[in-house]
Amino acid sequence: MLDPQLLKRNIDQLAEKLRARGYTLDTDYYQSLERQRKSLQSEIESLQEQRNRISRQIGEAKAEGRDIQPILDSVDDLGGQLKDRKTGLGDIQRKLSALLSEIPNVADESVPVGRDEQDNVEVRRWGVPRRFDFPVQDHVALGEGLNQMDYETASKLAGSRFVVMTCGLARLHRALAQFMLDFHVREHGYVEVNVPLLVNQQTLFGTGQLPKFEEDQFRTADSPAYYLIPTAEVPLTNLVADRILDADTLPLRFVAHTPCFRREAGSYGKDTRGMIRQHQFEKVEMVHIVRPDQSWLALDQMTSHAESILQALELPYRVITLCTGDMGFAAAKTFDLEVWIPSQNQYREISSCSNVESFQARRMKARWRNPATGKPEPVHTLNGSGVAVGRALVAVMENYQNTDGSISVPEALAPWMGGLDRITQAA
RNA sequence: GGAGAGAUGGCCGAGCGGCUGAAGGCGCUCCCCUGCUAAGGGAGUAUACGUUAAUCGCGUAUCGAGGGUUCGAAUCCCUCUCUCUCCGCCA
Repeated sequence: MLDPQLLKRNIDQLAEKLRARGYTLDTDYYQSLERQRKSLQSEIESLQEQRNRISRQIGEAKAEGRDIQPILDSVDDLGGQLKDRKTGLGDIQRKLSALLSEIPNVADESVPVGRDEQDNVEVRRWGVPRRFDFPVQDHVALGEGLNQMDYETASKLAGSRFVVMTCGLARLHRALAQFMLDFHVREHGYVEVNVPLLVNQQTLFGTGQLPKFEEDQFRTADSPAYYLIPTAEVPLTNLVADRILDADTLPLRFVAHTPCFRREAGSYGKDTRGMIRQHQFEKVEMVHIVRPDQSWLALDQMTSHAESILQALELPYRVITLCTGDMGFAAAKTFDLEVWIPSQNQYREISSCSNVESFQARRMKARWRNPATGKPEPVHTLNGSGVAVGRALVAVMENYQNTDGSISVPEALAPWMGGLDRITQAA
């Protein structure tokens, strides 16, 4: 949710900025709604003032034992009028909030203007992609060759975009997740959190997945419905919903390892092979809740925290800044980490770190008490993957593959591998 | 799944149709006293919106959510959600 002041004061400038994100703000519609809202609301308030005054008089008259009938007669049809106006106002407000809740965040000044992923800007690279002196296999071939990755059985159990892993690969997958989680807790001071994987509608509204991205979510048939979380960002960020935080409790840094569930509607043809894009995947997620003046610093820190995972795993990657057209709904600025995938001969997204500023905080009423003003103000929230576990597995498998189809285990994972340092068919 | 109890401000907790935005306490802020890692006295201390250049002030709303009764609802009625207790079931 944008700061309402932006809409009230500089709507044309705002519309201009939103256009860079591919969103067209209907300023005439908004302003006409806002005018109607204002006039109805002040009408209602003055009717209520009348009603309150008269009711107070009745109360006093009764207390003094006077006859209240003359006052009652003067009430007229206040109630009816009020009801009528309130119905009208309700309609307007529903339209207004429907409009407001679908407006994306405004991109930060530093975000490159662009249309799609073509216009993203590379910031830096780390590591040098390994040269293979044998034909590389992709993770699907490797996994199936090892007999530890089974897409056929998964599709029988569930459908497309699922996988069954066994033995060493299943263990490697688990080791990756535990390594990341422990690393962020130990090295970066995050608070480990275990969260609900099913959340309610309001929680998804708070982080911005609803109402606009309903079709991307898995939803149960219960009433009210539960939604499967598309990312732990949702429950982690909403930990502070409806709260007024003391200044000295900030910053908060949360990390969680959870499965994530996505319908992947609208990406039917994309990445249909393998583990890159699944309906269910695991991710270690970082969330920062910070004072507004700290959020840009926090974005750099969070990005470096994600990078440190790839560095520890010695996986080559690059950092890019998403352009205005490629950013998510809630983000003011996003750095993507892309890891080298040898079989595709390119870098692929493995983490996305965003400063959301006050956009989510406003939706979920997450505030802090600013000592300078003494007033509650929206906090800033950030989220980032630290990192996607499934894609990390893909990256490790492909980058650490050997000529015989076995996979060496990165040293950093040793503590979680129970002595297994090479995944082979026999494993 | 069955039976019962409850949901009030940063927290605890009264109120159960009318000057109640809400007693009292705790916490916090400021002042005084005291002169020392303590205690006492006084004042203040919700949020949103509107009005305003802004503050003060004024108006409106908010006592889990939504609806209803009434001139008037934190208080009465209905629906829902959540929490707690007991029973059942269960990882």
